[in-house]
Amino acid sequence: MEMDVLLNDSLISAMEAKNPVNRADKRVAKTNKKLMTAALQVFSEYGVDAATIEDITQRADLGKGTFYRHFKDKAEIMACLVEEAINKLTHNLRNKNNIINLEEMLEHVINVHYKFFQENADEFILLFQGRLFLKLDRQITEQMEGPFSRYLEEIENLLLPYMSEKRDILRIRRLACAVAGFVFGFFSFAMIGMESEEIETSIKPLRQSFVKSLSSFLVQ
Amino acid sequence: MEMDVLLNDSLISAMEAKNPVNRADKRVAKTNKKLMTAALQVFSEYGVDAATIEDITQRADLGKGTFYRHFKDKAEIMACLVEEAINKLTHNLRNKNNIINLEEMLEHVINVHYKFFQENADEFILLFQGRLFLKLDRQITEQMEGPFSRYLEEIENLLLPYMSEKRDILRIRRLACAVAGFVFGFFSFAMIGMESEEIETSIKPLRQSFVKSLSSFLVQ
DNA sequence: GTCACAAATGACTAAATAGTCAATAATGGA
DNA sequence: TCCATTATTGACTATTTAGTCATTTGTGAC
Repeated sequence: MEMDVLLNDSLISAMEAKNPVNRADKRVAKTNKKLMTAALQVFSEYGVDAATIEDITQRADLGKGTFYRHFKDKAEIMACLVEEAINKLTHNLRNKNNIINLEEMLEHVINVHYKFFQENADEFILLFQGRLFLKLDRQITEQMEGPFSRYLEEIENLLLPYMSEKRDILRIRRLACAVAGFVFGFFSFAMIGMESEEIETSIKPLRQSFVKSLSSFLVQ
Repeated sequence: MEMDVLLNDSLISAMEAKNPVNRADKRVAKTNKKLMTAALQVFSEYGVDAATIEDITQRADLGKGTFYRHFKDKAEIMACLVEEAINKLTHNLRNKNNIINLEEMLEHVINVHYKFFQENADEFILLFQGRLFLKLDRQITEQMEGPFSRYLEEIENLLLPYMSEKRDILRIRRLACAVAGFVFGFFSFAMIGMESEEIETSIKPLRQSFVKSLSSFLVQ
């Protein structure tokens, strides 16, 4: 007999155990999804700090109390959203084929980021805010560092097979930082300086030269 | 006879007119400086949204009412801080010599950013937050767009003399976005993935290859 | 030293927001 | 259909924070 456990937790348990979902479970899952979707929008529009719980529940067309049945507080739903976004990204990163060398892999990595953020601007803004949160708010460091570390490791693992014999982990980490930094930074600034079509045309040659310089840096 | 004008405004007027500063003026300037310094720290530590006016005045060891004598609200002091940081950056960008070609200018631009943010981590975080603010909060768009547009134009003007005969403004803007994005993004992600010494050693070769690819992209 | 004026103060009010909980609605087994 | 269980609700209280203003403090002209 469990009492007062967050619905979000039991939802995850149900998923993991692959329990057959009845109508009640579906209702919980639907409410959970509504809150997540609303929170993503609201965080992206107002900023995580500025957004209130009522902003989220009103956007989700739910009562305020419902939020607290699913999530402990704002930081928890933020952590869930970051987790989800990172999972999508890493899933796309793994979905690759016909990659024969480092340059192609680098292009793949950059392309995945480009397409993902092109189609999911909210997630882009969310992750960027999350990155900063890491430095800003020590309280949620533990919750945030996990997904982001996994993210960097994912990139590292993709690049490792194409490296020279002596596998310098430090060098790969630098590369992962540079790739992620390039994509995030480029998009961030492109948003103020460029129109949407311009980004499309300018990312291609820039990506190519960036890939070339990175791979040459890697081979020494 | 002026009444109820913000001290910050009259302070600027005094500066512009090069009025001789008496002890009273010095007190006002000192208080203003204390507030700015405190706000920069607090914004960087807690984030702009999360920081309260009392966080700032307590850090500055001043009464709460004093803040409102100097600034209208949080957005105004934020705008002042962004203005100041951008001014420092553009000043450093202009302070150059013996630059003979595009590659050297690109290295100069990246180096200036690197050194500035190395020594002013608070400003780095502030500007990054400011960049996001632009997308997040439509209300202060006017206040923010000014300094950031000036910043991009500054980079453009530095690069223009070294471009090929047909001066494609669109191409330079892309370049400016890429440079700024690279530096901001690289630093942002380096902060999670690397130790401080690692950044020092890794920025050099990466900067070189980045410069090479950018200049080749520019020449076509 | 006295006085007029401006700056600084922090207790105060008003407003916004977090978080609670008794009441209500939906679900599924008997 | 009825009932036990659990999710949802939104009015409510507690807390936090913005912004005000009468009072105190510092400054400089006389």
